[in-house]
Amino acid sequence: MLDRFQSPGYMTNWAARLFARAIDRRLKSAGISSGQLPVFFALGQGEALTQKALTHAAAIEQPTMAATLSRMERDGLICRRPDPADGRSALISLTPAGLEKVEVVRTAIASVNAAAISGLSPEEQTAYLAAIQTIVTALAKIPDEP
Amino acid sequence: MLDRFQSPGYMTNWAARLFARAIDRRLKSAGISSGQLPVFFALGQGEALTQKALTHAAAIEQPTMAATLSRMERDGLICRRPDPADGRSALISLTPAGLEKVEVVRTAIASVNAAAISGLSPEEQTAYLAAIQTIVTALAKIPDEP
DNA sequence: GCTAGCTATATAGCATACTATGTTTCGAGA
DNA sequence: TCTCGAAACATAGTATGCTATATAGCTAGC
Repeated sequence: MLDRFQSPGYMTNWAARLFARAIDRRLKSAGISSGQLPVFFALGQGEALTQKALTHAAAIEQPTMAATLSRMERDGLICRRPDPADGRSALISLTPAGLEKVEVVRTAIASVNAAAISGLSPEEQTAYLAAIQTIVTALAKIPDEP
Repeated sequence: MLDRFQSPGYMTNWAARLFARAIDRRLKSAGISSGQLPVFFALGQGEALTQKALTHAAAIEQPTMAATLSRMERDGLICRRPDPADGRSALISLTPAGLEKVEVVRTAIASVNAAAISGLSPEEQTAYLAAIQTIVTALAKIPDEP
């Protein structure tokens, strides 16, 4: 019988949910949620990027990013201006209100990450990051059929 | 500037999405999706459990399990019968059609897990599981505020 | 310079996850 | 026994993620 604690897939999913929950609870009062983090990181220096570039930076699918950006626009965190170089695109950047929250976001991420790995030695922390990078690479490559 | 590849939270979320996507693609033809895996594991030997027990086994919140069970009932994978010991509960078990799929589910999980960790040495695989268990434990303990 | 195909984004529909809250039943103590 | 709080489940609302598909603009080749 398979033990869920020994299943990399199950444990990774569990850890990811706990990470997201910790971030959401910390940033709820700021009106920010976990799915928005990649956008804050990509635009945190005042950059203006297309939706495609943001989608690539977050490693999610395009409709997911479109929905996240819609919510962030609704909440006044980002604004879009037409891309002069391409009529299909808009250049997306944080609003002043969004930029004001970058530090809070960074602090929350650092705090949650630090708490998460606090039980690991420095060597174990490095090994964990290396292992999960290897896993991501492997999973990105496998075909749909066994 | 923070590098997303060095953020345990980001990488864990990414890996979890890739795990789920790999499972969903393999099991789509069987009419099964990743959120149902814990139910299959808990009931795969013909057990009959309450929703509360399933919620605990999957480590998710109660309304999430309720929705998953609704979909599985709709799809003919599980059935509920009144719990003789408690009028508030039902005992949930896999239908014959659900039990028939247990092997397919097990195979898919084993295949995805094996592919995911194929780039790690046996020692690294063990270390990864130990590390992520430590991380889950740490994240389950942290309070909402830093 | 026209068209045919490609690219960027939008939209629809669904699954999985959360919080907050309502409803029903159980159980313990007055 | 009766009530009141707790427990089990249901429901509502929202966010994040996916696939599939539509639409609009760009671009290469003729």
